[in-house]
Amino acid sequence: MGEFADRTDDWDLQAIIKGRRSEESMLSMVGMEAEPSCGSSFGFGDYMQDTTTFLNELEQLYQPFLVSTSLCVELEEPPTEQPENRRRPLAVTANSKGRLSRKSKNKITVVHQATVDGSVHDKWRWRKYGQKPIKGSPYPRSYYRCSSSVGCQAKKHVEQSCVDPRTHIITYIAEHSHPLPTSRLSQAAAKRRKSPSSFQLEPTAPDHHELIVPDAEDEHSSKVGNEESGKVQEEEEEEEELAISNMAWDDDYFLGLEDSNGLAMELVYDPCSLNPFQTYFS
DNA sequence: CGATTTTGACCCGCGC
DNA sequence: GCGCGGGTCAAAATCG
Repeated sequence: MGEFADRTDDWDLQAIIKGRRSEESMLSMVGMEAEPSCGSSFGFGDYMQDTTTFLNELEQLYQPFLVSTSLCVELEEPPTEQPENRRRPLAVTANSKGRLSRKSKNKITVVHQATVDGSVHDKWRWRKYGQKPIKGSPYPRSYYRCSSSVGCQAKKHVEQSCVDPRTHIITYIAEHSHPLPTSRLSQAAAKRRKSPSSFQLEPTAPDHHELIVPDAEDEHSSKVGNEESGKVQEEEEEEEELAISNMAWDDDYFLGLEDSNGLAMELVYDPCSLNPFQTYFS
């Protein structure tokens, strides 16, 4: 199967937790109005308090999984041998026109939500090949394809959420037909790119632990100046990337989450683009 | 100079 | 059949 599970690089679930919804979007997601016209025993304040508590609990609960979690997966052609009692990944539905695609079959779509501040990254090299304004959304959608390998079918679409402009909806389509580029290559590619000025997403990621785990980042910083440790770290990073790139994309991953925590996933849609942008566990 | 981004044109599926 | 809108192409521009 694919290799997307590793590509999430922590930031997606963290984005769920840390890029918490604005009150309006939270309300819209549960079909509530900002100011209920009639008195309710369970008001907005109660809801927000419950939600905050819930997210805090969720953050703690899923801390161990922040390394590799995906929000949503669509198997356009579901696995043929899937036990009936297995929960399949929730599908990404099409837009309002039911037109998620002209996509060919046997492709995987993975949707992420990511924060703007440097978290819109992954370790693949992407080349932008188009940008289109999307009806109903004030923000354009950017189209990227993998430039790491000729013939690689992997693509991704990046779109800023109109509900929460701090976040981006990233849709991965198809899987890479090659291993993950090494850190040095990625960094070289990243150096070649211009720095983002306006709304420009940087497709190449720094090492994921620098993005996500503050402790790991501190540890990494403390090694600066220690050449030997640096080399060891670099080798470890490359080994880790290789291991990650070899991980199989398997809904057993989600099954594992369910098994260990008894939680299921739920999909929420961006009201502007109708793209799924948030997954909750309930 | 090669890789990448930008951007207008074109293609194609879908709804009416 | 036509128009709309998302997705892709490709030439020009830009960047390091």
